[in-house]
Amino acid sequence: MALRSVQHDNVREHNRFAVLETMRELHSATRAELARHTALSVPTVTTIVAELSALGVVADGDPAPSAGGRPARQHHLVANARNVLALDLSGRHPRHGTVDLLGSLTEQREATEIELGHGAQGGLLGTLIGWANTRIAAEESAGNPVSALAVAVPGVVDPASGRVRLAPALGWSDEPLGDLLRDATGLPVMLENDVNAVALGELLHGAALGGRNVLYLALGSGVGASLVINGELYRGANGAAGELGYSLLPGLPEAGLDLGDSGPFERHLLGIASDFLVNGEVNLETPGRRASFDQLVEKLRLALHNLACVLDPELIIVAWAADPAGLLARALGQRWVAPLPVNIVAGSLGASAALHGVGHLALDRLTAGLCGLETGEWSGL
Amino acid sequence: MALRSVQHDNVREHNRFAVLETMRELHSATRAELARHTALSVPTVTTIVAELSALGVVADGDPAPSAGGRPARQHHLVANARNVLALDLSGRHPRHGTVDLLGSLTEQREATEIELGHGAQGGLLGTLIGWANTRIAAEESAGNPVSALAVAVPGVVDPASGRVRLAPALGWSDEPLGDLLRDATGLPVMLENDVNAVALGELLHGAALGGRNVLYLALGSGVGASLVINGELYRGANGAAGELGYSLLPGLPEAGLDLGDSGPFERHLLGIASDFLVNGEVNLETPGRRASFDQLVEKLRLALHNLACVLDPELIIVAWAADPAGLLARALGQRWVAPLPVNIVAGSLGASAALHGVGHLALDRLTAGLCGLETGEWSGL
DNA sequence: TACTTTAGTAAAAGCCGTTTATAAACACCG
DNA sequence: CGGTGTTTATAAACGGCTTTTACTAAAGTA
Repeated sequence: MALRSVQHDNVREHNRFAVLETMRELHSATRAELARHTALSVPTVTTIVAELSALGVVADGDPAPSAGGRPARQHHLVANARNVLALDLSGRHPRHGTVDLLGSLTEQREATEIELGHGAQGGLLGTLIGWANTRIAAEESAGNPVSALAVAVPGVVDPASGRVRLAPALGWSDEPLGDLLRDATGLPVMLENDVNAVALGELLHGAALGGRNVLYLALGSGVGASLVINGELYRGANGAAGELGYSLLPGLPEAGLDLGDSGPFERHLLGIASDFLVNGEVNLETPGRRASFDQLVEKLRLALHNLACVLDPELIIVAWAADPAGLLARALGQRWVAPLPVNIVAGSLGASAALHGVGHLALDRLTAGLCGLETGEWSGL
Repeated sequence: MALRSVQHDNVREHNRFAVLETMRELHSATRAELARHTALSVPTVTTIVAELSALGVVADGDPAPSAGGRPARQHHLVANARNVLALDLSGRHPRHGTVDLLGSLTEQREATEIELGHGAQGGLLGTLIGWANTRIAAEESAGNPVSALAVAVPGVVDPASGRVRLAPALGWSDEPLGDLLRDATGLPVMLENDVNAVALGELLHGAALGGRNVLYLALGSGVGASLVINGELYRGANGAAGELGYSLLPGLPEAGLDLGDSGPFERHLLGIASDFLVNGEVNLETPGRRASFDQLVEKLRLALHNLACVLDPELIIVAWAADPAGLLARALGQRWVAPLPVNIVAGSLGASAALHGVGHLALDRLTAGLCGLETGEWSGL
């Protein structure tokens, strides 16, 4: 395997990226500050800032207050110079939003039936493409150029190839969604599994802010997990990491172990949960419901305990839309017995987490590309 | 967090490292070949090879056969120009070996009582230091300069600080073993957990050769696991990843969940295994023993299944010295039911695996240091 | 022996980042 | 209000690294 060497181009690109990332951190910075943070010299920062300004990505702000001498010019990223259109196909209605250069999510809402144009020819894929193009046009006319697409898909996804391996909820199997969208929109496309996207959202803006090793548990219409390892999403050898729903327990029937089925553990848990879900929300107002809740806690406690022993995460996030109060996370935390301390918290982001996460994934590649670090023509690769 | 920028020093160091790694891959290479593999130009490779030669790390070999023109000089690493003394404290008797620049393990055997000088003052630590110095002197006088120490420790280790957090088998808790050895020998020291070291050994030279996502299960006097994630050892938030022995099963007593105890699952498994271990080897010659073996397989199958669902490894290695025939791995493979394919194999390296693994860990830092990439004065950091 | 091919080397050129010097813009102080 | 000191900004010189180019060396081939 050819080991990557460093040529001169790479140096500039790398340093451009360092400056850009630092600006994203500091929001607004003088060149002296950028130089300090990147360990570059001021003249170098000057030329890099000039390059980024030429791209329209950076602009000058108000002069900084003088610190006893000539006041410094401040520079900041132009938030909407580039945007990512993020789509989330996991809910009953698809959602969309835009992530700007600063990583903040603006304008996120569900698609209306009209926008989707249900019943149009082309099936779901055709609908999706039409919707995406509509949204792109809308953003552009609002002055927000869209430079990339990001899609959270409920299923097994291979982000490298841009293929959806299996998404039963959408009726897809081995669909080259990334290439289709790229060809239809002319934009690079990033795909990611929806649970992974939510976990990433929590990592970047939510409960797991800045975490290095996080186990994210998602309850909802299914049971899934995501792993953040060394600060990065872990996808597994087959891109199917986190399929907690296929776990087995002694005595549990070992049926439904094919991808696409809902797994045995998932069915088991959802069955228990159905005892105390009233109108889609956790309701513990009767002793019977409370007993079922305790049973669910106990099953999850064991499963998470066993995972935590092997994974040694610093944080476990439990996200369940039906449990906005975070009862489950609290109950798990109270009963936790383990050789090592683990923080257990409820998910903090609502329906926008997936958009956040997948949008960021695309944004990272977008900014890398801006700096000249070649990222391939993604979806695929 | 200051993003690392690239200055010019880094370029040369990085490229030196690229050339060195390429030479380790190719064993013997012309400068043209090195240039191709590293994407550097021939003149650059020339100067780098000259630098490495000056360090004594690289030497000229036989000229390559002519390919129609002037024959090229070949260059190769001088295997014993630098060596790592690897120590393995996990067995009843400590073992040692040396890993040379090419990564091959030479001369590995157990320490004799005489070498250890049991009964000498200073306890285990003093014995260890004396032994290490004896071995270093022996290697040096044999013409193998020792440039670093690597120690596989049965316990929880923090390689970054060089401290042994907890090693019940050796009676240590929070022992600054790395610093002690470094001060006593004047050499940089690398520590690693023994199971991690074995897993790494399998990854580099054994069953997991080149694996990216591997789950390594070690049975022996205890039950432990190691994870290789994205081609690298994963240590967890507290450096305690892989503590499979603390797993819980429904009905299993939840005692012994403190670090230092042998965990509930570990005790459970070892209890079952004791039914069919004869003279420390798996023996299935009676129906009763076979039934116990099946029971063990079943317990492990569920535990590994649940881990595999979440981790999605490509390979699971089952290593058990008492089972040289690999019966356990085969039985697990036969009964495996899972949504995704996993390869289950027996460990292929014997007692030398830990030396291999931990030696390589030190070797990697050693070569990086040779190239000028500052690695800190390890143990710690 | 003459020609071709591949390897090695030396010099020139190009890129980058840093250092140094100088100019510009402001605060503070008398 | 003008001088002094401080900080920023810019331009020029410098040094490190790699590549390109040209040339020489050493083999094979006809």
